[in-house]
Amino acid sequence: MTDDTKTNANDYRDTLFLPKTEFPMRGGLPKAEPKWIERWDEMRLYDRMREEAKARGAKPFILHDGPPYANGPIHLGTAMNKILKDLVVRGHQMLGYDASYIPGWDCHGLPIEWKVEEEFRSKGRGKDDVPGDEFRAACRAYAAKWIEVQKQGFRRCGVEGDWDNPYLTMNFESEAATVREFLSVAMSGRLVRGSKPIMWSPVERTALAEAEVEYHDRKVPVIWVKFPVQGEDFSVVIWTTTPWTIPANQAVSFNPDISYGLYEVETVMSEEELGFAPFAAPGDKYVLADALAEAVMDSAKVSGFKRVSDVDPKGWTLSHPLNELSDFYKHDVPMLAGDHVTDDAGTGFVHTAPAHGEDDFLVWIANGHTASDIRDIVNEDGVYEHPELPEALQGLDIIRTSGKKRGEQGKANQEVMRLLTEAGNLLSRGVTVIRDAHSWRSKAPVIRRATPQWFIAMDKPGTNGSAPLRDLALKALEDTGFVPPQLRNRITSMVADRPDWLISRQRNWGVPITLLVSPGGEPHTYALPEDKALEVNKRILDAIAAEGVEAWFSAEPAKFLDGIADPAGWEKVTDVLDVWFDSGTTHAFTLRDRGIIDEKTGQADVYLEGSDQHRGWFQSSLLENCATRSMAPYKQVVTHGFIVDSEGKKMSKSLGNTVEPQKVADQFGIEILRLWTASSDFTEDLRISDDILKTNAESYRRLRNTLRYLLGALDGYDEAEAVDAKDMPGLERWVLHRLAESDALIRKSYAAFDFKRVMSAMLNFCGVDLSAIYFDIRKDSLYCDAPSDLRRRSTRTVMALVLERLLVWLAPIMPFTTEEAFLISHIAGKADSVHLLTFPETPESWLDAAHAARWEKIFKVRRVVTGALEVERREKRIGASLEAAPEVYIQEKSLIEAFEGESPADIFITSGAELIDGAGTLAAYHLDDTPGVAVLPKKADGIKCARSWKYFDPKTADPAYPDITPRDAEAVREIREKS
RNA sequence: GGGCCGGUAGCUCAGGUGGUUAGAGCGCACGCCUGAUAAGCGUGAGGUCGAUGGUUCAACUCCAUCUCGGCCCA
Repeated sequence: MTDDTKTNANDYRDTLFLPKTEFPMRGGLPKAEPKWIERWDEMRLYDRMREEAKARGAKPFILHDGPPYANGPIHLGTAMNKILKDLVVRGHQMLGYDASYIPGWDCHGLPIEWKVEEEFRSKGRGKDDVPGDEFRAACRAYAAKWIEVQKQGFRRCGVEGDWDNPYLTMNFESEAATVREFLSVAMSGRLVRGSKPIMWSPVERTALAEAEVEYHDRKVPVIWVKFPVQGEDFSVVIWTTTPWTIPANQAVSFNPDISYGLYEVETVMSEEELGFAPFAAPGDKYVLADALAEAVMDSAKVSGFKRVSDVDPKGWTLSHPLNELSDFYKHDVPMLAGDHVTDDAGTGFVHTAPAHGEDDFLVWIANGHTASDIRDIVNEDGVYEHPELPEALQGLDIIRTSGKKRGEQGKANQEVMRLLTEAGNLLSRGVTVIRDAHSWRSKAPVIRRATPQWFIAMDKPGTNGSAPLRDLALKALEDTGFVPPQLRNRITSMVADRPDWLISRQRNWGVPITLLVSPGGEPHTYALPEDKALEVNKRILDAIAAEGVEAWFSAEPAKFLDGIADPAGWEKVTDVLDVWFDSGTTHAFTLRDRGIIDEKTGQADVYLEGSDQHRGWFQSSLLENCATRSMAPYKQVVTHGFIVDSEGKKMSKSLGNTVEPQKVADQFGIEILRLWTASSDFTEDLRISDDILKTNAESYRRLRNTLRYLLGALDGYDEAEAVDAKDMPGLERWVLHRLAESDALIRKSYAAFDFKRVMSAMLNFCGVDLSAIYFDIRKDSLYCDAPSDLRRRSTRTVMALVLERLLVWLAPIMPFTTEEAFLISHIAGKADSVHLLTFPETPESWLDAAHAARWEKIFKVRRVVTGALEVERREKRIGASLEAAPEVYIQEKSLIEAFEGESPADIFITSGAELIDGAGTLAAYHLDDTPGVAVLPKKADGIKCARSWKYFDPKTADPAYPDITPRDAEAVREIREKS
């Protein structure tokens, strides 16, 4: 009980309304976040969101998840990717959609197979000792292990989704659906079998796709080789960095646009000068590109030579340089014209081994030869193997495939060079460094090797008369929306230029290519009449549905052909599908088979991935759905950049500039990472560093404190207290205007995936409009006015409306903190979780541009006043602004009128203020950018109110409360009467 | 080497179709408050808009070249 007779200042403290809340100033995020996730689990939040959205008839919004590869823990890039998706999904949920999200994983493929092989090897079992089914089971277990790890990591990031029912490309239903989709492509007639030189890794004994190789510098031999021109006394000279391909040579290419000359060697450098004997001899005659003749002669240690005549290589026939050594090389070597030949390096002639080079293959075919003419002398281990090959070459390896020197060059190159020397056709040799393809797993060099493979043709029309896949895909891209828009170019040009899609892999861990090849070498989908082929397909699908893909691997062709065709001579394809085909099919088994979108015509609203996926998932999904349904599987493609350090350099373990998500979670809390994700421009590269994270922690503090202040100010708030907007003071109506303005901006920004705009709008709104202006001004009313006072009730009403909106506007970005605040807020009763709410209606009537313009004028004057008070402070004449009662001289009429009905002292947070129409004295304070306003800062007269700390004239005091202002006396009366 | 994209204050971002002293928030410096207190408020200092050249009366905004960085490819 207080003693009324005392006038001690502290006495009024308990008559003040000070902010009171359990919401701590500091979030303690690292510890709190996992608890919130548990809570959401327990309440089945994701299911509740679906149920409630459906109950209110919400339109679906589908972001289809691109699957990460299940072979390691998550890193910052994958975390950011998932958080971004979560922002999109949560944002649209808040906008009122039924925004479901099914996360997925990519499970098949080489990297996992490689790891599992390693595991077997460490137990002393080589790849040929492990049965296929056991091997695949081990791969399955390996993927499952990492899926669990990654799932926990993503969940820790606050990503909401159907974590109990994710899609996995290795699920039996997914595998069955992938087979179904593949057979559908096969039936469309776009499938072709070809023998093409493709990238082949001898170490892994597999074909590799572009996405599976990386380019590194490598030291390689370089040789200049003479090909004798038949019927002449001179040779054409070629240059190559792959001596091992010489035994497979079948032609030499030239370019008709290059000028060639016949050159004769006159003198060569001596053995004494060189330390070895040059291969060239005086009198030798070579044909060379004129632009390169000197360089070639240099390499050949020729010290003097002359140009004999112009020549035209067209129509010549050459002999193989090993012609003398074996019957295998007695064949003619034709000259082929090709524009891949240039005269800026080499000799102007290109040795052509169609089995071992893309260009070689193309020029070979273009000159009327066929794929069956191609000499294939290298087996899957990268070893020479051919019955007619000279004994010296049999069994030599190109790349070492095992042991310590794995990946280094094998014996083939040396032996070829030796044989060329023996044959007298090696002109020169050396060593150079080239950038060449290496397997991304083993890091060993890859070779190009012709192998029978399956392709999806880009330019072949479908059997049902549909357009070629390339045309369908390009058309589909035109119909697709792109964020950012300029990236449409990128995927379009990639699709326009890409070669046929190589989909076969000679591996174990994958979805089988379920084709039966007829005795005539055709897949059953073409070899059989359509109805019979469909019957076979049905048997295949039924078997896989019943027993999984093992049903294919273990079956004999008869199982599928009996009664339809004579199984004799038919072969089962044992290759598996490229993993990109699997992932390109995710829309089918995740969205279509689950009934989320229409089987035939449905599209996901958004695919969102990093820019690398223009070549990857965006494209594989596009091609797959165009081949099967003639349209893109998505309406919009959203692309994000990559994470780089504070200098803009990419992250790498060797540079030591990586940031681990777990470390961020432990040190700052994942919400800080979410704040960072939201405030960055994700369409470009995203910079991160410790300092950048600290900056975001500061932003978090500001947002959290704003929520905290609102919660404190609204302690005990009741709807009954609420005041109608039209009855509120001008300042409150200005806040409502800002609220309505923000509402439009926030909705628009979330809809456009522009989270950084949400962030900057929120930070500005909280930091400036609320904290620096509104809260600061209304502190006095909030703390000191009587509970029944209209101004105070208006303040609390507005604060309640502000809090209600801030919580949901921020919820997608800060799901933890907003939930924490929501549950102790005045609207906690509205739902069990803030995430079950949507953005509330914000009356357009709150928008009042004229009113806002008026308040801009008031704030303009306010800035001059605060400036003037700052000078007083510096001069030590005042401390708190309440010690002042300025005279404000205003010449511009509209500025004075803006204050009509308002209390300038309240707005300036001074004990008094007088607005005077006039110029003021020269001594008055003014700002250059606000002419016509001058402030004479006067000290407030009177005594300091013991309650509100405002200075006032004691003569005006209520006799019962002489030490406080009449306003405070009234408030104290009301409070004490009630208690 | 090729294709696409980007380079605005210390940091994160704004800056329709070229046009007055290039903005915000944060950070920083200084000061105030001590009834949002490991908070709050105020004032201030920071950028010739990656570089160079050009078009124009006028360019951060258009063009060219270069440079740095990213993704993809060779």
